[in-house]
Amino acid sequence: MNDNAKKIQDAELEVMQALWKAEGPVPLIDIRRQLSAKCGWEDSTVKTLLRRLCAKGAVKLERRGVYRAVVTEQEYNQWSTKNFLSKVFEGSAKKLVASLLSSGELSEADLDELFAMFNREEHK
Amino acid sequence: MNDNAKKIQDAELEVMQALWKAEGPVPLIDIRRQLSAKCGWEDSTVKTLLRRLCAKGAVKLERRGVYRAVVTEQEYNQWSTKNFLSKVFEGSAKKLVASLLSSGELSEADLDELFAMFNREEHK
DNA sequence: TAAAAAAGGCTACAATAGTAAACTATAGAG
DNA sequence: CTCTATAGTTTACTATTGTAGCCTTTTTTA
Repeated sequence: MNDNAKKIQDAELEVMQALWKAEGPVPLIDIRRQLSAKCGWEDSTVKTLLRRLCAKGAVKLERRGVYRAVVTEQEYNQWSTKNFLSKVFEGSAKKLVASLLSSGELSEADLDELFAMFNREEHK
Repeated sequence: MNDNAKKIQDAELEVMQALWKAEGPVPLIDIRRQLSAKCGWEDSTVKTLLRRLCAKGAVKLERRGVYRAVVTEQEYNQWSTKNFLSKVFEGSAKKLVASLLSSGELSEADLDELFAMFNREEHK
């Protein structure tokens, strides 16, 4: 999967997130229901988005009426984070986190937890 | 300044960043030089972007040939971070940071520093 | 003061994105 | 075997974005 598969637009991202929620392939009808409820989208809107996602290789038609995400959530999240960082914080994750702290978006408790988590990972 | 002023596109962001680099108002000619060098943009491209930024209230014409950022860098960074978080990490800064840690984008050293920084802020 | 440089304003144009209708094919229900 | 729901395909339309040209006005400078 090339980088292009990750240039996912906002509306397309909703579709991806619907696919990621289930672990396996997802029937179109479920995607339609979900997005109709969540975004108020018409059937055809969802189908257009799926087509575009297939075209860019982010999604695959598993079999008639059933779609599967090719790009994983983690892959996408990491890629888009990197992208965001390079645009807004000179590519520096540290600057981002400093900003989160100073804006109060991230609390001391969060930081503690993350610290603990990190240490657990390290020594496992 | 309304929220709309912060819906700044990628190309426009380059202009904002040029404005933010100087603390005060910036002569157009400097912006043009900078962006011609950095992005290879024509004069008219820069002028179009400035016009659009003025239209959305993110920039103001200080006086003929001199522009000033209305939206501050910090404001924009925090707003766009929030925006990004809500799209990608369910609005959770903690999830973002956990992802940064697990992808290695953020190191233990970074975390230590941030921790120290935070504590300094707290007790100051 | 005439020419050149810079600024401002208007127009343009292709690509992308959001949103969807309409038509066609197909498979499952009765 | 025929309807009908669901899926797939094609086409469309508007707004936005990236990128820029051109014309007019103003300022600077030789």
